[in-house]
Amino acid sequence: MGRAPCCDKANVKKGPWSPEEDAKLKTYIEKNGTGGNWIALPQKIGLKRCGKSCRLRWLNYLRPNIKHGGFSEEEDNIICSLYISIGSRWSVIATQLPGRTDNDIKNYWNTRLKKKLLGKQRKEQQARRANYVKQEMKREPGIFVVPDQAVGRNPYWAELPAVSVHPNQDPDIKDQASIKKLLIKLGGRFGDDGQQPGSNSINFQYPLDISTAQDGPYETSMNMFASSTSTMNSINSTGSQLPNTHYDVNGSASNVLQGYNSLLNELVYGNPQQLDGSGSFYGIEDIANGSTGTSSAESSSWGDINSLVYPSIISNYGVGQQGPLQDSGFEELRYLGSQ
DNA sequence: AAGCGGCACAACCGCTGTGAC
DNA sequence: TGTCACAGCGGTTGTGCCGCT
Repeated sequence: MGRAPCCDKANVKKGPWSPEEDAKLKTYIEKNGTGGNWIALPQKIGLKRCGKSCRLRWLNYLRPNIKHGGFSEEEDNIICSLYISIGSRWSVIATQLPGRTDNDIKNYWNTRLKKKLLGKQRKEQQARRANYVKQEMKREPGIFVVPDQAVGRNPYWAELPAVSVHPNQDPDIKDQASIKKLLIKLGGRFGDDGQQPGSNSINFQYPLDISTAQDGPYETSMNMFASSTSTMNSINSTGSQLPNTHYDVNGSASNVLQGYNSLLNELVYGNPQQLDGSGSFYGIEDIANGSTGTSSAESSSWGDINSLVYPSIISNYGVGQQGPLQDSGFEELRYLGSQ
């Protein structure tokens, strides 16, 4: 037997709220509060609405100090950074934007921000592609073959302001401090206190590059990338699940992975759907592995994220610097990859 | 002026988490 | 420990507006 419905569907009104309904709800809550029971509230005040609907209306619209529209550049940056760091946890993101609701942010992301980033990314693909070819031709004249995907699909997130991919790079987002605080707070979830020995899960600590902070054992972004890809590998070794699924290897890590992967899907591939492991990464993988062979079944899904991450990170480090492959996270990646 | 498509936003739906019993 | 009820969350859908043809 399923759960009883929260309200009598036949006797509740749906659709847009009238000013009268708004006034009733607002007046009552301002006077009496919600009473901790949204289900009973509409009956108390004579509204033919579902309790959930009342709650949503209050939280998203009637509640005091709600801002609508007019997102600033700074807010854009915060949303992008947090989305990349923690995924589509809109309620968490909303806590960092006073006056904004999760619903608002979600809508804003889906309708504008995502497209804004996509537009910018496409422009930059062209420039990056040309530059990449030039550099590679200079390095190894005559033998370099450019896979389209590897060059043209360099992920945009590498350039988002708050998500520094270089450990020493100064984040230039104004609200970095508050994001840091939030993520430290979330660290209780990101930190894997209950991790079982021998588990494949990765100790996923603080997603943003906040390695300069004094009060915690922060991982660098490099480690973050490595950790996420490692986790992917470990997941991949046991199944063919795709991103946006809750892997219970390390619940918090899956949230982060979700952020990366959905963004990678959407920004890098222009594909808001889940990854189709077959073919999508062909070429990227090759350039990262130094291989020209065809993709094997086992390397066609999760493992390929590695390849995706490498080029852009490396490009951010620049030639001649100590590359990310020296990083312990990547050592771990190699280890897991060899399992 | 009408039809159409795209966009933005509000609201709904269904699932999960959590606390009480 | 299992069940139930509710709150909360994120994904999706519905709807009205606006610009273009």
